[in-house]
Amino acid sequence: MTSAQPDTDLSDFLPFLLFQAAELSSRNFQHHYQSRYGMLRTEWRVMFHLGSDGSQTAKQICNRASLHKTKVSRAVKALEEKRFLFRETVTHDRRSELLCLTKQGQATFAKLTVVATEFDKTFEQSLGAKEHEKLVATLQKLITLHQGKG
Amino acid sequence: MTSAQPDTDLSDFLPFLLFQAAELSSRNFQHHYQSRYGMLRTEWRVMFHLGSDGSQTAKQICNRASLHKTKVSRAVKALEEKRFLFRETVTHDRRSELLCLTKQGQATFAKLTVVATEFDKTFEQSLGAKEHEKLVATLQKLITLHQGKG
DNA sequence: GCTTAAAGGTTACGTTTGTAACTAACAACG
DNA sequence: CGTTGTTAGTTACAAACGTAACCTTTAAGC
Repeated sequence: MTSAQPDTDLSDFLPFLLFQAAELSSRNFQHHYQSRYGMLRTEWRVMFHLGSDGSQTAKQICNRASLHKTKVSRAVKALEEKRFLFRETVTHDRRSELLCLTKQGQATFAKLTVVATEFDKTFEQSLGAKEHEKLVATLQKLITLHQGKG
Repeated sequence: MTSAQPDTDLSDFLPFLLFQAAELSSRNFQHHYQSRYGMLRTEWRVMFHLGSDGSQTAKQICNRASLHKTKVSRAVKALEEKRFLFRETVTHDRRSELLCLTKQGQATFAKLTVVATEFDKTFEQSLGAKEHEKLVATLQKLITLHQGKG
């Protein structure tokens, strides 16, 4: 621990902490959409964005969720086959289509939202409301800042 | 937005925020180990843990990094082929081997540590030292709490 | 209008991943 | 000891992924 070598203690290297936290929380939640609805992680995320932000194009989902377009493309296809969403042609630009949840998709989203909210509350309980809120704010800030660099 | 339906606004659903932040930071850093050393993400993470926590078994890395054992197994094999690590038989239990960085592995780790530290500093700068510190602490807390449930 | 460039998506292909089944070494218990 | 169960790690196989090439539609330049 000489002072010349500024003791680069990276045991708390942020990308790893983020990955680990993301991975653990994700794994602890996935059975909810996987076992009951046979959905994959990306499918759940796409459905989530459609459910909470409303109908939108694949491109918009890519941007908002930081997901690769091929990943989204395949998830959309899968959700379509499961009758959770349908495509609506946008008149002014026929390259992209508006993705909309079906009745069934909306119902499933609603159910999963309930479970997700409960799940989210466990974080709030273990961290405390204040720290939880702070974490959310910090993450949003971080995401906004790093969004453009991709 | 009736009050009966408690407006489950999940636009800040924690698992997604974590994933997104993890994904963005990870993507912004990966070219450092990928282009220069041909390392994959998991390989970098394994090397990182060996470098910062010292020689250890695959199992220990799995636990500490929340990585699946097959993923670690393959990363170790790849790092071994690249002469970044070697295995040392532990006398009292021949099921597991101690994984150790080679000279070359240590050198590479040292170089990457410098870059990683710089990278980490960009977070500190954009968030501010205090918020950055708080974030790290919160994430560590979160990880500890959810570790057992896997 | 015609050519060229770019954007939204999809698909083909090779790589990476997870699940499950496996080997090998150890531990417990009779 | 010998059987049974468990743990560390590897491997086979199928599923999921990213890169790059592709189609289609729109926009830009002339």
